[in-house]
Amino acid sequence: MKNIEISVIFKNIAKLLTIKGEASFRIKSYEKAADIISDLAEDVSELIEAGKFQSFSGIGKTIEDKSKEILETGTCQAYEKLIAEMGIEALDLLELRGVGGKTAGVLYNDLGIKNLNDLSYALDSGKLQGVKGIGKKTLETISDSLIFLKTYKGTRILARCLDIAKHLSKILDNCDSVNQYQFTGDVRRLEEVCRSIEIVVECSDDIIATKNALVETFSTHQQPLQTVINEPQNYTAKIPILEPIEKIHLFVDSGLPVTVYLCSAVDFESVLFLTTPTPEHLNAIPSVNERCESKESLTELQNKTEVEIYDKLGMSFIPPELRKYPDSVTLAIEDQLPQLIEFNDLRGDLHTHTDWSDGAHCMEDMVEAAIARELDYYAITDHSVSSSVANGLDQQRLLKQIKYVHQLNEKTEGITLLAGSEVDILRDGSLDYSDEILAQLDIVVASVHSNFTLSEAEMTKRVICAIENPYVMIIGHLTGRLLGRRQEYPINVPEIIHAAAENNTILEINGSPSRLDLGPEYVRQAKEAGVLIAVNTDAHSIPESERYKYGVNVARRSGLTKEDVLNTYPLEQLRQILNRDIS
DNA sequence: GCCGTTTTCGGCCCGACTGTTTTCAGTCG
Repeated sequence: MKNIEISVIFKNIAKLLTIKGEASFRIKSYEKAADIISDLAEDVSELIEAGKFQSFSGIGKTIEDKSKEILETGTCQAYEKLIAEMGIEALDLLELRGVGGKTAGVLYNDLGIKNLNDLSYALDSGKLQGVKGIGKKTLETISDSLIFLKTYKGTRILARCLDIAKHLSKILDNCDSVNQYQFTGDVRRLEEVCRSIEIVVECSDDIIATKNALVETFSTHQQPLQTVINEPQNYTAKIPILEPIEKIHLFVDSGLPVTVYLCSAVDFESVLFLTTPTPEHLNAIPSVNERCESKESLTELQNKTEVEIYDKLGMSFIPPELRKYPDSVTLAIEDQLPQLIEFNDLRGDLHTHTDWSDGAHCMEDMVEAAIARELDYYAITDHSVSSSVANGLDQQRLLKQIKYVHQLNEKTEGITLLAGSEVDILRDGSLDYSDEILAQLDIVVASVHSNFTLSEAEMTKRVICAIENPYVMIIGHLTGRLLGRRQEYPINVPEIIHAAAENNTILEINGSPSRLDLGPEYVRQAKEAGVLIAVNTDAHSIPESERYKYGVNVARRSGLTKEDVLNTYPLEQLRQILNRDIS
């Protein structure tokens, strides 16, 4: 049980209590505890054991007791009772744009709307018209948001899927007749949002016996992750050729579908080969295409590794991340696939926060984590004054911080610290700081944090105005999306990419697993336009320094090489690239 | 629910801004 899972339970308790209309301070306490726990650098279990957990202000006896219970049983009774009473789906109401605690309470308590289906029905039947506090515009917002949430219903962000994958791995590791296994499909392609988890399992002898053993384990295992065996009536495999392969279907994590393919050693890698790509990609492989449409066995692929399969098909090996679109097939046939960027190609992080603004840890601790990552350079980019919620720095504090960064840099061995800022792009496209101040910064990341409801034309003009500011080096999380929760705001990305190319402005891949903004579709366009990309963590705490992995995943899925990414360059070269003519 | 004690319970409340609604709920990191 990891901190993040305990944190989620407390967050959900807070949400359910909010909808119920419980006392606000009790709710706040759960929210605060959830925030503290998710930012901890140490495991809750270790802190409890050492008697240090309650030394954090906001963690009391009740939270410690419940945390212990969660660590032991995977959940706590108070939470289970709330779920039994209100239904876990009530939580979805709070995910809607335009719906906060009060409105969710009105929907749930006064109108009997318990989940998104009820809400959908209420919207269609006009039940929400004339409800006090919900006007025409709010109804529109809720309605749009409902459509968006339904599109993502049943999906999970990659970070969550990788956690689930770890749980499932423990179960498979303990099954004697499993020789080896590998995650495939969406998870192997490292999709930002996964629709399902798929696993290929190589069985040691009797496939049916292994299947029965695994079904038994999935039904009775003691892991904190609940699994429910599902036997679909009319299941058809994504591609007919996989029909004869034995499968187990189950649900995890309250509704995420899992498919386990069970095969013998001779078929292991060919099943992996067939299940990793999207159907669109697989269909583009000429010699495989026809056979996948039939149920005949693909015997010529048996007993081969994936590399050998690609070789036999007359093409170079395609990394799993590139098996989404068909175009990589052509490149592989021509032996023209890009040499994808690797994790350790990154030499620095150009977007990070500290407790000077809304980060959880002090600058020294964040820098220490960067040194542990063996980075060559590290930019401190706390929020600017307009992000008052995030304790953004006014000009005076920024000047003080610049000095502090320089001093810390003097004292610190093995890494170069860069003084920076994540500057708000204001409504009219201007920035929070004067040019005089911006000129003193090594790194200027400019981001939109407010006024998300402008028209596409206004928003595009706003960001282009920032791009044209000669002091702006990087545009942070360009589209403002939160995966599965908030749509991108309206903005013309191709126009932005064009402006970035004209002004030598860098676009960011933000490594926050709930953002991963820009996504591969846009990054590919940016690369084509010759725009450099920065892969940043936007870390607000030490654990979040690990987010670079997600950022690199997106870069790889976008077909980026080391040369396409700004922060793979040595510091001197980075300075040259950023040191544009400023008159 | 947590904290800090006047040690048995009262006070706690991100906050500036937007925008819909008509006084306040929702939003942002």
